[in-house]
Amino acid sequence: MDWSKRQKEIIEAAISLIAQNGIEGLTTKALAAAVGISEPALYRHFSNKSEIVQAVIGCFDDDVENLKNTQRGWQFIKAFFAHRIEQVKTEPALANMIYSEELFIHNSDHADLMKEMMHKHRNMIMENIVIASKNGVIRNDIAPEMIFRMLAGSLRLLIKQYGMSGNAFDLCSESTILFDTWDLLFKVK
Amino acid sequence: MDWSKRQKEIIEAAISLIAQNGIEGLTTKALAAAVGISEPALYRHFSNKSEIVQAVIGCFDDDVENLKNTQRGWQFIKAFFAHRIEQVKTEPALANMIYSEELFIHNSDHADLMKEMMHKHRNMIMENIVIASKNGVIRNDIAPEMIFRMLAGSLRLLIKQYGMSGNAFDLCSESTILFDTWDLLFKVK
Amino acid sequence: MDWSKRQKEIIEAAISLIAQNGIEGLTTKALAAAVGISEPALYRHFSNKSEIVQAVIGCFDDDVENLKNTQRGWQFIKAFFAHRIEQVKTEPALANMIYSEELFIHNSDHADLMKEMMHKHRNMIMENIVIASKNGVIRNDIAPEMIFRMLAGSLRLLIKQYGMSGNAFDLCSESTILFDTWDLLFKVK
Amino acid sequence: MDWSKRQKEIIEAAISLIAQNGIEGLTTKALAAAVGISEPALYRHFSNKSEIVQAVIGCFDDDVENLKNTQRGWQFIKAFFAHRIEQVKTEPALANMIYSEELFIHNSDHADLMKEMMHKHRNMIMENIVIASKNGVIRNDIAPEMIFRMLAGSLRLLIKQYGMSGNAFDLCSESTILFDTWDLLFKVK
DNA sequence: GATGAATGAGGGTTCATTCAT
DNA sequence: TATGAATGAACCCTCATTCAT
Repeated sequence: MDWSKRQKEIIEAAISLIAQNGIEGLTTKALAAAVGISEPALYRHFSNKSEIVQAVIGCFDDDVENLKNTQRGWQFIKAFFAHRIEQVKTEPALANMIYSEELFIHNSDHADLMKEMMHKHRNMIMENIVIASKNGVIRNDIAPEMIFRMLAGSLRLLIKQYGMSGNAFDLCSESTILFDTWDLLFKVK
Repeated sequence: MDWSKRQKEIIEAAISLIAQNGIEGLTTKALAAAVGISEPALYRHFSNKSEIVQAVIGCFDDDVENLKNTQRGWQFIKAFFAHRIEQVKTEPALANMIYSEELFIHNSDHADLMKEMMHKHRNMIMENIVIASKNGVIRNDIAPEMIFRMLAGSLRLLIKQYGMSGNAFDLCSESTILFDTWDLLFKVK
Repeated sequence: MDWSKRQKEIIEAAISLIAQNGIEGLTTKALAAAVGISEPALYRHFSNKSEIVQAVIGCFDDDVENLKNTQRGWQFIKAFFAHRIEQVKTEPALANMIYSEELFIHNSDHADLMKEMMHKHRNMIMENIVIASKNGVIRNDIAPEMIFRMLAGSLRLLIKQYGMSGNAFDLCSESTILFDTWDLLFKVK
Repeated sequence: MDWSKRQKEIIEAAISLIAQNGIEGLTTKALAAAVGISEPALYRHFSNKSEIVQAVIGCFDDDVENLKNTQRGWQFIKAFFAHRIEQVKTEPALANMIYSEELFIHNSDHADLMKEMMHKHRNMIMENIVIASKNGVIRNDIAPEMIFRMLAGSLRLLIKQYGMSGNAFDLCSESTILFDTWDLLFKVK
């Protein structure tokens, strides 16, 4: 999606508000105030609030296509998750929502978009787990689905801890250790 | 906490509503309708909505003390997580909120309660990881924190998938496989 | 329909507001102020504004059933229109809306109700024109549809003039003269 | 009034919008969209919305002066109403507003204009009823005011029925029959 | 001429909560 | 114990209009 400058401002402000106060904190009033414009002005740039939320959700998908085209197997997996860490470091507010499907899932306008994206990402990772397994890079005595849950689950929890701690620890070093742990557990020596 | 019959009804209805419609779906109107009483009647049983939400959060802590007193080490860990699975199977609505801290964390009345409980549970598990490690039951070449993230993270994701899929798969068998995977990865042969 | 006391108050206030300021004048704010309650209080008595408007429309149908059961032919027709005059005299605000289908017809929620009622009344009158014609009470050399248009049209215009003049003339005597004119034109001597 | 090409476009679009959606449907947004220009552009051609509405009202007066100069008595009356039928046939949207004073009467900017025009037309017709009566063309045992109500009322109702039916019948033939009925009822043989 | 961006005022509606009964 | 009625605050959104470009 190509967003105008104002639209980007609005999306960023929306992410901030959701991160700070949850989806309930994303009111048009608060959003307008955060951007520094009036409420009606928001409607020049998005036709309704739902569109704004969907733009926010769309952010989680940024740049994933690039990764897909440049990496395969175990490397892709590490790169994919490293990209998540990168996103959170760049925009710490994301830590509080990037894996918080509940925030969006109860609105049918957003649920499908969210689920679709989750499935897409899961499939991308699963495919590359199978590739890495077939190539002998990682062990093949564990079902790909389970490996997926161990990898994605641990990264999700790390990011959630980072968010809930108020970004109180060094996400970079912790993620490096986590990735090393993955190598230790899954890579064939 | 000892809740009256009506209070229990209200708490259960609240869990149902949150599970179905998110925290935004928990309105006094909807709650009163779900219980089959009038809105003001809710205030006979709880002094405000916040108290109801806190009672809901308290549910996640049920029975944990029992476990603590009867199991240690790797066994405790398996039992702890097996209990979570049991809870979700008994009350599937929980799957949509048990690991959804975002739903509550943005309200300062609830955040502390939620964080306190998360820390308590994390500490219990970490202690037992250390014990299992020292006893030679599980490998000791991985930091306990990382093991915690792998275990808790993968279980969280499993339960979230179960909730988001609309309880579409057999949680029991999937969790059994997950636990076996944990054994395979962490237990010393 | 059985309306509560408050509901009746609201309906009357709504009629007043529409009569004075048109359908655009019927805002929840103005209505609440007119009744002397807050805006949300309106929603205890009607589930939305549309329901209020429909209740207003329903007023035009009041007592028509009674007439139907007690009169036939030319007598029914005179009684029907006399009843209209009576309604307007009792509630002069009605003069500004009773024949103002445009006020309601553009909202699909109301249009069907309005059209249905118009058809019902038209059919009742047409039936009785046919009866009066067959009984030899009124002339039979004019199509009933045309007689209907002359009668209903002239009465409508009289009431509209009464409303637009600010109730400036004696509706009673004017309507008596109109009815006499009808007798003169249509009755068989 | 002499309107520019763009102004005429705007007036026509306004009539269309009012006919379709009532006076509430005439918003600057909808109007601009219908004309295919931006909202601010409207203000190049009219200084505000009220001016547009007044231009619309002015349309109902078109060509009446011509009639006045070429016809007298019963002929004028028939010609006047035939002209109304002609207008509606040419621009069916008019059927939904030409006799819908309520749409405009509640705005003091427009009410006077509307009332003035109604009186002017009423006086023109009344004068010619008197003429026709004095000339012995129509009966003189009915007050001119009443004849006016019968004539204008029935024509108004015919046009309203035409509009409300969605232009579902042949207005031409129905109006011919109505005019014949008038002859039958009022003309001296 | 025309427009993109903006706005104060106001629209209908829902919220958690209170109070008299 | 329970409820019908009420409310201030806030919700999302649209209105006619302005102004710099």
